[in-house]
Amino acid sequence: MSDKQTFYITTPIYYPSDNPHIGHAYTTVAADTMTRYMKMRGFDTYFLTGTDEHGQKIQRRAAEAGKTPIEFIDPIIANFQALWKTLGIEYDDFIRTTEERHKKVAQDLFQQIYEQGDIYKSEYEGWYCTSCETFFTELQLAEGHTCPDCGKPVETMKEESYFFKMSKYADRWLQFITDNPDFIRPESRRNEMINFVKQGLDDLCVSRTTFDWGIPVPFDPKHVIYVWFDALINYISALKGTGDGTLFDKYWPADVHLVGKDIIRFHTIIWPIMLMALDIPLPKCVLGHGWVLIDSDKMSKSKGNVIDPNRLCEKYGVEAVRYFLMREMGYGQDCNYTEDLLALRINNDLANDYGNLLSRTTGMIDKFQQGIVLAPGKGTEADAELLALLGSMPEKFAALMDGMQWSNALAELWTLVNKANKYIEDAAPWALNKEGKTEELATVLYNLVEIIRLVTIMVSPVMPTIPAKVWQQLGIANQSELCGWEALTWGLFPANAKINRGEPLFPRIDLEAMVAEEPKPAPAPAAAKIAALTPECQMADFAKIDLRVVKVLDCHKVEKADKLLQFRLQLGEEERTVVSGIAKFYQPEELVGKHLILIANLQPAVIRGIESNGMLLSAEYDGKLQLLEAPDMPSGAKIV
RNA sequence: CGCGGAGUAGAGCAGCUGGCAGCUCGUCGGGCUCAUAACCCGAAGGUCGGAGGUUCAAAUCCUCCCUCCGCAACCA
Repeated sequence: MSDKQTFYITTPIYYPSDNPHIGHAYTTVAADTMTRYMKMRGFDTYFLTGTDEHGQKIQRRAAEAGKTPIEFIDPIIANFQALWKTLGIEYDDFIRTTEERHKKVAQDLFQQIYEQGDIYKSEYEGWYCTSCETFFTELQLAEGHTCPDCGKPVETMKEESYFFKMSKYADRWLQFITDNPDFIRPESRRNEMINFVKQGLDDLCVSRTTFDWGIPVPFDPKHVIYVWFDALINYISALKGTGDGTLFDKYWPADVHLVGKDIIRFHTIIWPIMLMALDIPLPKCVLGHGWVLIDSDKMSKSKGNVIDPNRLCEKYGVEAVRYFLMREMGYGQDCNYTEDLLALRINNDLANDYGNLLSRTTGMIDKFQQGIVLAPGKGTEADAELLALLGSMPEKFAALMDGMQWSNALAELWTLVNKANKYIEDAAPWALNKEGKTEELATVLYNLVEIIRLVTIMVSPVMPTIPAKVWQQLGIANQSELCGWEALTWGLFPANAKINRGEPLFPRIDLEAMVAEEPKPAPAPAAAKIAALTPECQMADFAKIDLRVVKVLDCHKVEKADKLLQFRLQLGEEERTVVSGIAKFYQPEELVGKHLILIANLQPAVIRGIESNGMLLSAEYDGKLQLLEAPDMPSGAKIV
């Protein structure tokens, strides 16, 4: 048994309803980089990723494709795994929630919480979006009974369900967050979550009966476990359900759950409370990172701007793609992707600065010293200054990496690369050579080799295949004692080593040629923008709805609500108050006097404390909205 | 006055435990010749969102305001 300190890191388990994109790639590369770094620092690491395979959405997608869920997802999961291989991801385990080892643990834990009374049976009625796997109250729905998040139609559902007593743990959660200020990172997310919980937690509905693609509730098999409840358990089931279960004792609690900002709530509220209920120690940190935006826009299938990482790796190389992702994404922030930005990073940072540093250094050693790295002399003041920076770099770099500030760590490291390039200019080895100052020349070239060696060690977690190429060129291949974290000291490079100058590490990209061949992302098909048709209904159904022309007597914004307008309407002799969520589209004053169409016999609803008697008709398309008018008909006229 | 984050050179960002306003890219001029048309130096370009205040000194601390973003609320 090793007595090394352990480091357990996870990515979310990805939902295989579609193929992996660059956002998945970012999270997974980050986890891989962190794992390699911690391993280099001497930790006993464990890196888990996988797929979350249950839920109504996958069941439905599979049915549409005429396949069973497993037939549907297997090829997609193969694509995930193939991409991780391409990207050089070295995970220790890949868990699928359809595996027996996961199901068993998930069921055991569900049972345990039930037996201690924190899961109870009740009834749930509400509107459900299958796409988002989320229930909404009637009031939460968007116009036309659509999902407020994704805009797709929702379905009504009434279920006998099991509920998890989240509310019971709210105070304990707040105490935990107070005691562990680094649990949720970055801090802005932490504040957000605290704020959310302080407004009160509802019990969570954790079972479904309306479909069966999930893990059965052990004591009531007509229910399946809610997918999120099921999915979060993977972080534990992958350890407990494997081999003799000792992995759990060794690696739990997790050191880092790496997640996108969209699923922070599940990981920082629901998951910790599940663990509290189970009396299992909580993970040490949940890091919510930003999104990879495509040309400053959110990536989505309907926008047709999804980036396939495979294509980028093929075109620019895996190492460059990894470097770009880790360098461009600031701590907790979104980053922007365009092909130009990627190419600029490659040309500037990798080709011009780092790759070219190796190239010019080996070039001079070849030309001035017949390919031999000679022992350094005593050195000048400029040398000392450079070596001071070199000496302080590992500590600075480590501090940033430990804090998972990968972009800043790389930026810091590159100050050394830039300093080295300037050092060459100042020292002018070609002049030293001409003047026959062989000792000074040997010192400069030796220092450069050492800088390259140390930078290469530090950059290896991000670009793991680069070091071997550099060691080959420097003539120290297979000398592992020179290539690890403990070798980050100036002066270890063996004098009189023979170098092997080779091909450029990172070829420059011809930006102009690139522009010419770049295919523009296909625009989304127009048909996709039209909302799905509601199922057929009877004439009798339509006849129940009484539509009338109404005149707007008065209209103003509802206070403390940015979407709401309050109307006073004339319907024949009668006056009505109606609230409508169209403040984003109309100024109140421009509507006064208009003749609009109202659903006049709709059951009243209270919105923001105002009773609304009816609903104004409007048409919606592509983010725009227009009220229907009947300018020449009097108030009270019936629509037939 | 719901909570939080942000507003700094043409673009993207750092600085924000108060002490001459910085980095990368881009633009312009120069240098070098070891190197991947690379590298190095210099210049132009900012009233650090606005207005007050504290201080010998404010991008940095305090107050108010404006704008953008996230979360919440809201969507008959």
